[in-house]
Amino acid sequence: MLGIGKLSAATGTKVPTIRYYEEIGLLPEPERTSGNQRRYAPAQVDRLRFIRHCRDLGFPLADIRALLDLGDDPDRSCESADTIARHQLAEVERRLASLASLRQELCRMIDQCAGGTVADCRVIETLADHANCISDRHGHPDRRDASGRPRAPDTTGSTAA
Amino acid sequence: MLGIGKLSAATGTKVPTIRYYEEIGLLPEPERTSGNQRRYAPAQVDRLRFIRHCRDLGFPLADIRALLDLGDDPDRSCESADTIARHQLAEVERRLASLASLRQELCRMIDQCAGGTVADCRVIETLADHANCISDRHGHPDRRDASGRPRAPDTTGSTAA
DNA sequence: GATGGGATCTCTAGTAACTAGAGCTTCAAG
DNA sequence: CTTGAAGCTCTAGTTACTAGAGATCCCATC
Repeated sequence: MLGIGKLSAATGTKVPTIRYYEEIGLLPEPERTSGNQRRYAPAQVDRLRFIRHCRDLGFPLADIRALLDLGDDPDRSCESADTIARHQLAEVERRLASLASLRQELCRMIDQCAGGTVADCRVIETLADHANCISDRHGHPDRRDASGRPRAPDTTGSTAA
Repeated sequence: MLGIGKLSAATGTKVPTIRYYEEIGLLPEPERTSGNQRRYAPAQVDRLRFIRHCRDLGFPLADIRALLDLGDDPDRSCESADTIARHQLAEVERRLASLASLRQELCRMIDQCAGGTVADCRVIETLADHANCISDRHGHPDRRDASGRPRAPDTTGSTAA
């Protein structure tokens, strides 16, 4: 039986995130101490690790939920799990292709920047004119928002390129 | 002078998105008809195209705002624009590398799925055990949330792999 | 000039997956 | 027994939009 802090440390999940997962029903409500603090059984460590690993792989929580449901019933066919994984793979490949084209365009833009004033800057100019694009639509990497890509530690602090 | 619907059609931007951009100050408040409807000058088409193109390239709105500010002052050095573009490129490359590793792991998982029951399913098992990972952390593609990847049309409808 | 229906208006709320902070209580080490 | 770290709940904010309700407007046709 471990407290939320230990669970957090054991899985690399932030404490508020654990509570959030509980709130949305991904983690079961744990036992509580007489003082109302959460105490987790070791099995919850595995469950949370599973969730985090899936998140690292880019699975949305809805899919993880489906996977967890599957896991609760070991005699079922694993067809669904396979399907989910294949979808995720397709998604990843789509994003890879899209990013590759973005990379090309960004490189081209940067290469052409002579470093003068904004008036002659190729970066600005290129961005201003979609007609110059290599691909006309950049492939629309994904449509699921606010996620879809592996979540991250938030320690970077960068404004993000 | 065109209405919001025409601007929408001319730029491939949804109408509510245009209003949203106005709300957050990316687009200036346009003139209005006596009946309170927005009428846009042709210059706004270009500005909105610029914004959309940047979004397609994965730039967050904050960066686009910076770029637009630069563009408003053509005599300034384009150093900042260059820096922003380089950051964005670095970001894209980081995500590319990360996705490549995800792809590998997903492929491996799927290849090993023999199609039996969940109990023997390699997909479930692999997901359950982070220790089997190829990379231990999958590279943490990015930390800026709820965006950071090119937005998309939302027409896919897929639950997203 | 009337009319009708598509386009627009504002406003609120919802999405995904968290994160941050306030203000208070509990636990455990010394 | 004290004290400070860790935990509690609750609200609100983040990003970039999207959806819907209910009212109004514009313009093309008759």
